[in-house]
Amino acid sequence: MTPNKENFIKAIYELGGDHSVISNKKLVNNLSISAASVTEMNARLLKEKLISHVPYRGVKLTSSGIRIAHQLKRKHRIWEVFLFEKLGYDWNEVHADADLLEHVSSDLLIERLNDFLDEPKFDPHGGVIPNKDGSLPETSTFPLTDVGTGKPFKIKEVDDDKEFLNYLLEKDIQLGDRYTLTDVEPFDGPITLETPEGRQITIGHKAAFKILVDYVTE
Amino acid sequence: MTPNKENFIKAIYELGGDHSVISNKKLVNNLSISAASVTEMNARLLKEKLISHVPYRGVKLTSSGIRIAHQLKRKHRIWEVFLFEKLGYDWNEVHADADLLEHVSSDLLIERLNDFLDEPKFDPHGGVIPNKDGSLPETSTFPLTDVGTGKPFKIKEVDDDKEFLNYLLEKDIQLGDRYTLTDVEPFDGPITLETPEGRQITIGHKAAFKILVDYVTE
DNA sequence: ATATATTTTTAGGATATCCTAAAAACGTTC
DNA sequence: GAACGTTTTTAGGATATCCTAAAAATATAT
Ligand SMILES: [Mn+2]
Ligand SMILES: [Mn+2]
Ligand SMILES: [Mn+2]
Ligand SMILES: [Mn+2]
Repeated sequence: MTPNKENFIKAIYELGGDHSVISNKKLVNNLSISAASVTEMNARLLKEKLISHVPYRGVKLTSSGIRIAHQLKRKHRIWEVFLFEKLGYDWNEVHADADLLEHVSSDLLIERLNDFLDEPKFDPHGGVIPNKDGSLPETSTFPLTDVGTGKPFKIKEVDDDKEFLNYLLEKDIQLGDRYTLTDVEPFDGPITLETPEGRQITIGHKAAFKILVDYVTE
Repeated sequence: MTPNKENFIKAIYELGGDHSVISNKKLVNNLSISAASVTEMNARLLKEKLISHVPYRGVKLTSSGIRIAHQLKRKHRIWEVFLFEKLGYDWNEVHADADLLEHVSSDLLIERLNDFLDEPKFDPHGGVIPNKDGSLPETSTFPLTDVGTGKPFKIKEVDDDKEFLNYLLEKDIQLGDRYTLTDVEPFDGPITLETPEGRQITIGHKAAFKILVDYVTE
């Protein structure tokens, strides 16, 4: 396994390759490499049985592939917690360094780090940290676009993208914030939230889809 | 710069390449790669002006090369402090992980880590941590083989080699220990130390050379 | 259904890193 | 200083990763 292959598997996973077939095109855009390089890497991962491949259609992770993706995500997210909590990184700064550290982290290192951080369950964006064995803890979040009007909900996880995180900072939307939905415009139109104090925030459909929430259960 | 090149420069440095010409043979042994690969890497580093090269003689670091070696050592040693102090690694466990982490450490990461660790001056083996600008703090240590009989001295630094560290553990020799020299056999023979409590320890000349000390000044 | 546009694959190269085996240079020993 | 042993370099390959350009397959639109 090389950093390259690991990043490729992670990209497939993040595009939904654990449950559906991902086109080369999507990987080309996501990884910013040539189409030829994607075809080539596909062949390599196929030989190692980490993906299945339907020619001219795309690739899907095998169970081994999914396990590797989860283990890599575990490393990535534990590092993010460390950078955020111990080294004082900002929300939107942690990703880049974690993306490098994840590939040079021995099992010993990750488990010691996990202990040192008191076994965190979520990364700084609310992403759940996979278990040591490569399984995923249960979560009950859903996209903000699926919220019903009236019921109060909490922000549980947001997309780990630097620009998007900056946008949320502008809008003053934070993990754990509590809102109710007051308006949804049709045809994937803007969504308006209201804080308990009555402040209103309007965001687009695409942005809302990058925010995962859960209903408040009291 | 790649991890490979960085390790090569570090190897040259550790063999004394900051002040003398290092033969290919030494690098072959140290890095466990073929002689052909050393010749090849020499050519690459020469082109980047990180080393000077005397054909059939060997290589020496330029000032740029030395600066890179020091900055890498800084990263390596700061990571070692972290692994040792915060993650509970043993003395002889820190090196392997630090050797990987050093190549994926942004300046931001290292400086934040340095702050988090309260700006340590030495790594867990007593190695001095180079300054941010690539310069070396002054130290006044010398090999145990050069100690005079009678004068008390302290263990300041030991060779960062797993087997050697295990040997020191067996002999119960630790950083900061205070001894006096009671016997030195001629022809690079064994050296005998005595603790303040009168316990005697005898070690060979080669091992003694891997231990740096300084006289106690009270 | 055919033309057009898009996507994927193949073909042919480039670079970094590694290797083994042979040739050349150097050092040592009598 | 010739012979032998050691070290370095050169020659020729291998693999991983990347690329561009052309060819093949698939999807879309009329
Ligand atoms: Mn991230
Ligand atoms: Mn990565
Ligand atoms: Mn070390
Ligand atoms: Mn290293």
